[in-house]
Amino acid sequence: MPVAAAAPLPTKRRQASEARRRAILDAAFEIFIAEGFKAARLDDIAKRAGVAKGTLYLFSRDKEDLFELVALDMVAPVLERLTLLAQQTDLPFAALLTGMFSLFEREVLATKRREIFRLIIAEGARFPTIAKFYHREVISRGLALIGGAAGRAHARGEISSDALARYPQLLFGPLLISVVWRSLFEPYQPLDISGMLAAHRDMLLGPAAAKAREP
Amino acid sequence: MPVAAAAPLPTKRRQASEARRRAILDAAFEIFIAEGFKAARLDDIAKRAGVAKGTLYLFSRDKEDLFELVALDMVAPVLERLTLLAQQTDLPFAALLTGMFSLFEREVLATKRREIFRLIIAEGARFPTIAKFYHREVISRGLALIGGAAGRAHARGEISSDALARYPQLLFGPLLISVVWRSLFEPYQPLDISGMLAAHRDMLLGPAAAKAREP
DNA sequence: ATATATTGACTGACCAGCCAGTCAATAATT
DNA sequence: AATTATTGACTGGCTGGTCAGTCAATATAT
Repeated sequence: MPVAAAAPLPTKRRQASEARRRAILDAAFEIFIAEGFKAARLDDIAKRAGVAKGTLYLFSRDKEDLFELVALDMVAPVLERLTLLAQQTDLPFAALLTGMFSLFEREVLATKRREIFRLIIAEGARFPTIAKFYHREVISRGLALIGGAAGRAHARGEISSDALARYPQLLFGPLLISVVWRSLFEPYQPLDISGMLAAHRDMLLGPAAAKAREP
Repeated sequence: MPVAAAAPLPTKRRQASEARRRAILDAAFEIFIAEGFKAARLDDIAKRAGVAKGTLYLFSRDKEDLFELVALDMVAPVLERLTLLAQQTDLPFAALLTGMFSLFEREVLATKRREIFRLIIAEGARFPTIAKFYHREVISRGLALIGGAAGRAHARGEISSDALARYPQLLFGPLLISVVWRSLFEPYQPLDISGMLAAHRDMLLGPAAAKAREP
């Protein structure tokens, strides 16, 4: 009995097609980031992807559809990691924070992926589909993860306040700040983002925990 | 010698012109907010302002110039208030926070002005002029105000941590969050913004101050 | 040889900016 | 005070360029 008979083996064509798909998504991401939705030109995306304009229409219905594909494609890896983190329900709260911040710094802030949030904020109002998707798949998951963990940590006495359990959004403020700062204000006033995130972490954990950081 | 010969008194013409200027700026704000820079049509702006398209060019050099005028015009009143707050250097820190948050809730979050930040984030990367202006006139002032006050409060023992003095950006995270939430995610998950800001304030002041809130 | 994937010139809608013309408000003249 | 001349703010139809989307022709794989 063949192991994977259902899925047809990749032929030369399929492989080439998949490569083109990636090239197109990457190119589209770059151009959308640089120009915004309306100002982005499909000619430029095609050129950058090394493909004719018509080819774009083999992968997406129209410009809007392409935009959604890009926005959705780019969070996939982060989503995966976030899910893994969420499964570790009995992690000490301090460790969870550290893990999350470091995931953020490595996988979002240090990569071009950091621009996604800017893009969502910029275009989200005009793309309810995207806003809704991001809320459902990323935002609400992140909030639930933090809110739940903070609640448990508060019950165990790890943290003194229940503010984070009630308003998990408070945790994400500085993350948003750091993304925006990088893109807009860094040139005029540099910001030690790692330092800021560490300070934020200490503040969330409360004074006691902050002292414990350096034994 | 005539007292004010240099400045010609406002005639009917000048008054009408000033009224049109306001109408144009307001209309442009609405359209830019709703559509973004590139997608906004000057025809629509003119129509909404009750003015012919050509008239727009009496007040601005081109579309880009108009955008800058709008972005700059809309913060003016907030800037003024912020300056007033900054002059009260010996306010207790808790009072400063309360004042600032309430200014934010009343003058930004509750008005259409709240959309400015979204606009800046959306278009700022393509309008260095705007990003620079906002950094110089709003961001850096707000940060200096908070950073300085937090440093003094820490020295006086009002707050236990010096994190806010070092990273005043931490204060603005939740403000940014609240603006974005309103515009993008409110429909899918309501958020008690006042509650969140109060919790944030307590967290910044530390546990002792939080208890003192209700005597 | 057939089927499928890719191309890129072309079309038509769209829109920023232009500019020749209009007319109410003011100034000059009688 | 009444009449005429001048100004310049305002108008809106037009133009030239731009660009999303199409499709007949071509290239490539099976």
